[in-house]
Amino acid sequence: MVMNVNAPRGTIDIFGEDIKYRNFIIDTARELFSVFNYQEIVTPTFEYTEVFTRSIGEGTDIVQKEMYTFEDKKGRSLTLRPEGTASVVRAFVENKMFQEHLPVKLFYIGSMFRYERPQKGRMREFSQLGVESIGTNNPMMDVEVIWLLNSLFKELGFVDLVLLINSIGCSNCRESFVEDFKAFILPHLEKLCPDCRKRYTQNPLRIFDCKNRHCRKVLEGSPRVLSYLCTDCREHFEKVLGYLDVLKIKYRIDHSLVRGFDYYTQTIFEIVSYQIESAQNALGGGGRYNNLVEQFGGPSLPAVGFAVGIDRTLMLLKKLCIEVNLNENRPRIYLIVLDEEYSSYCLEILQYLREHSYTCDTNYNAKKLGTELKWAEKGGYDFSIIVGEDEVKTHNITVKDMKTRNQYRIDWSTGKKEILTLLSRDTSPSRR
RNA sequence: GUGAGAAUAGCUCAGUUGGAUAGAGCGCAGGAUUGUGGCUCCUGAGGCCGCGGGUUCGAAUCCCGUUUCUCACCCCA
Repeated sequence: MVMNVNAPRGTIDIFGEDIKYRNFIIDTARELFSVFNYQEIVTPTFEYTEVFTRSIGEGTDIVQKEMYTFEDKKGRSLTLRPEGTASVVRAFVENKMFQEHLPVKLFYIGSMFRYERPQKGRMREFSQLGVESIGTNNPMMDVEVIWLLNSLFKELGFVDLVLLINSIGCSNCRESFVEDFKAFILPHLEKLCPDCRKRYTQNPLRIFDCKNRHCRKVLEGSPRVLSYLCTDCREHFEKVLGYLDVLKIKYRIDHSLVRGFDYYTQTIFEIVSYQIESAQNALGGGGRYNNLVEQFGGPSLPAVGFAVGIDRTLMLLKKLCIEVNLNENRPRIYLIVLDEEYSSYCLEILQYLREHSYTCDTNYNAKKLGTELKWAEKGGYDFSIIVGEDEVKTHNITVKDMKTRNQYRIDWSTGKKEILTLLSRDTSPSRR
């Protein structure tokens, strides 16, 4: 019985060229996180459902309709993580990391899951990498996190990204803003779209996100969150902007920037590309969340972090044809054996080369020399080694430089070391 | 969850008003060239025409259902 199945809706297989881009993104991020002194943390792929409903917010779309929630065999409600922050904070509290020197700076890389209608750049399983810095309210830390996000994309080779930033204040200033904002909207309520009318009672701030023309029109004269910030929040935001200026990081204040999780306070930001022609143009985003640690039963500790969509970043890298430097400048060697009879000899040679960490392969299906050289050419090998009747008889090997087409004869029993110097003489930039 | 479009070879796509043995380019494999690679030429393999049903003498083509993808909305990475 043949099984004819595809990957589930909204999931993909990543291989070939894509895996190189993906590793490039992840390797670059790991390197940079290390430079900024962040430590990696791996948390479970699923958590008790409560971890997400309480932190992200009961009223948010993610919790309402996008979570992969299931019961295990003992009837416990579990959920595949839709984002990384909640898990990291849970782990931070559970492992009592608040007793360590603060702030604790963590990063993570992994799959997230959201039950959504798939589109380009939006899948049901997708990868994120992110950082969380827990334990300081210093605006310098907001800036460090933004700086890190900015450096990551710079390091990856992007030049035309836009950093959007806003502050939604603490719960106090937000409360008085929401009060005035609702009072302002009330007379226009009839003109808003049905979604926004629902938002009016459930999550009024999200009205700012609406792309409906009529709603935008109403918003034109609306009060802005920024002018409602309390003294502390305003000073905090001003310092953040000031420090960004010091680092010469360009930003754009976006009054309508609102994010989809309830736990954010004060600074929020997003990094977007206008070169992505779909609606999914946000490559990364984050913000400060000063109440979340306490909500998870830890001490009242402020925190800030961001998350980056690996798949979207990969898409844009490919679209912009950004060259990725993949650390592949070691010479690659293709061993051509002209008859299966010579397999033992072939194994000896492979063993020697691999013990010396050369990337090498051989033709497991013996074909004609011309065909094999053609493949070595196409496969991007720097050297071929030819083993045929002549070589076996004299216990020699023939090394061929694919670029210069020069050939060298090496006596394998007495002079195998010669091959190492020969290979290191390669024209490629790196030397061993 | 709402609305629209698409699905033909490994990839990119032709396929007319329903009348074929379903095609091309690229890629893959073999040969021209018995142990020497970029070009050229020749040859070959590879298709439940997404899946299921219906209309019809006859369906890749028309109709219905379904799955997946794409786009917009919603939301987000």
